[in-house]
Amino acid sequence: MSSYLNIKEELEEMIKDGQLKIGEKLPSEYNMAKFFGVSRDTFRSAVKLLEQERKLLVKHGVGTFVIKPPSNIPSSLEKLQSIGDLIKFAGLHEGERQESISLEKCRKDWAEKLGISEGDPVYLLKRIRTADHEPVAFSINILPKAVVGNIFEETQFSGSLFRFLQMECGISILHADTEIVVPLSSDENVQKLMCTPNTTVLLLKHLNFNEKNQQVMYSLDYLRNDIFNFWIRRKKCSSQFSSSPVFIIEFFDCVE
Amino acid sequence: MSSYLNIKEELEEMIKDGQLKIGEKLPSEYNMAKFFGVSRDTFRSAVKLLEQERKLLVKHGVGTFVIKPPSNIPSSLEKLQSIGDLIKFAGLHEGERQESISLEKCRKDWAEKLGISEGDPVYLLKRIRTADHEPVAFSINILPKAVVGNIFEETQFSGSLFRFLQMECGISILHADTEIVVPLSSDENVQKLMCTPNTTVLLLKHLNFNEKNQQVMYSLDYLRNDIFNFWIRRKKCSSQFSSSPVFIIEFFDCVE
DNA sequence: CAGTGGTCTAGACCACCGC
DNA sequence: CGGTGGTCTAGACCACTGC
Repeated sequence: MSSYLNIKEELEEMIKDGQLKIGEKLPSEYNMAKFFGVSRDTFRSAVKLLEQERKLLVKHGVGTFVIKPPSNIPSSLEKLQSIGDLIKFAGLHEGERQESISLEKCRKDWAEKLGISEGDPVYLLKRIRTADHEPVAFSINILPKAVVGNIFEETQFSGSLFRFLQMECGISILHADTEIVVPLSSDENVQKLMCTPNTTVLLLKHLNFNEKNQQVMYSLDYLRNDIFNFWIRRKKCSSQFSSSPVFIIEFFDCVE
Repeated sequence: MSSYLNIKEELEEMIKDGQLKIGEKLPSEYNMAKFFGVSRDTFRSAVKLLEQERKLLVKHGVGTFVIKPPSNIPSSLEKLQSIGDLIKFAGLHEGERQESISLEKCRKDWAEKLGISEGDPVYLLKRIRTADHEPVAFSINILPKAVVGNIFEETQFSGSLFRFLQMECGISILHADTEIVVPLSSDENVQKLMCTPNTTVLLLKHLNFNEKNQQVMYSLDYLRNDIFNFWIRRKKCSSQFSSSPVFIIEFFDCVE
């Protein structure tokens, strides 16, 4: 393991142990590097990581300080993870699922997201997840046949979809753009989850991309908000201005 | 401006111009550095930024490739921004607001979030935002008096709250942990925004932190989902495993 | 002004990949 | 094996901060 990662972990340990206390100023980078027996740059690489995690605060011309680390928020939404993970995180046991797979013609709105044509063949995977014999989530995954081939006819799908796509198709999903929507209670998919009068449902519409930023799957997740909590860590944009006014225009075109 | 930032922008220009095409492999880092007249490390700094923005894909032992840049998603939620910005982004003109400021005793649930005691004095700032003469957002900001002092009695508040806190109190809010909630339609604050039968409302509960990760404000934002769109870019967690505790030897004896 | 972090360099060696 | 990116070094100079 690389030296700067070791140093990062050592620093984290020292903060946890109390060897480095919150609010304390670290010795200068020069001295810290000497202490760890590495170059200043290597030590700085470790600090940079901890700065991004907001465990250290670096002030130019002043010094580097230990700050109270941010609390662990439960299952942050900006981390890409499966519903199965969400269920585990909520402390629930996933029960049996109802699943269906079918080959259908792509609807227009899905096709636009996926960058394919209306009517192109897509696999539709629908699943209802239960926990404690109650439905907690309903999801629809739309996968272009051009992307996954015949895999669903050749191989029995089970388990995690991310894992299945990785193992069987060599597709790794590295990021997704997700729209958060409050569905109307009249939505038929919401009805499937309405268990108590106080049940509320959130809809997440994910457009999933591979490592080359190509669209590989569109998903709709209906999730019970009385079961799951949704968190995001929001950060101030480090004022990176992409000068060009062009983007504002492009932006409104795609809004709707 | 630093050299590596210049090079980053030059690379972006070259991609936009088509000098570098999508899918294309860049010359080696050694040659690129020579081309730009900088050291390899400096060139790499630029590449690292573009890699994080997913405009370049770097493969160890293979090369660096231009990939299709991710689409601009409208106002991503993981970026900390004010409701005023949200309204602007949605292409709306903010109309007049109803505002109220009062000094009250902190409720228990707020106190827990803010790390203060129940009953401690807090300023409550309530605002209804309108656009085209319709209410589009209702927000409550809870600010401990211990944090903001008497500023609300000494100075007339107007405009952006973030800006006001920065200018008048020297408080800069750099990040927030936000819970996304679908409120019950019976919630009185939701009622204030119900304009059409198809109106849906999302509730964002923000706990705002300063640069030292200290809680400085708790906010509730009720936002009409038929007016605003909410997006997140989700990324796969890079699996960082913490391992061997072996090399944690006593550090502090030697440091100074 | 002295001390801190921010940037940059030229060169070295290693780890990984495809042939 | 050769070519690529990943890490590391020792030293240099600059930019910022507080006294």
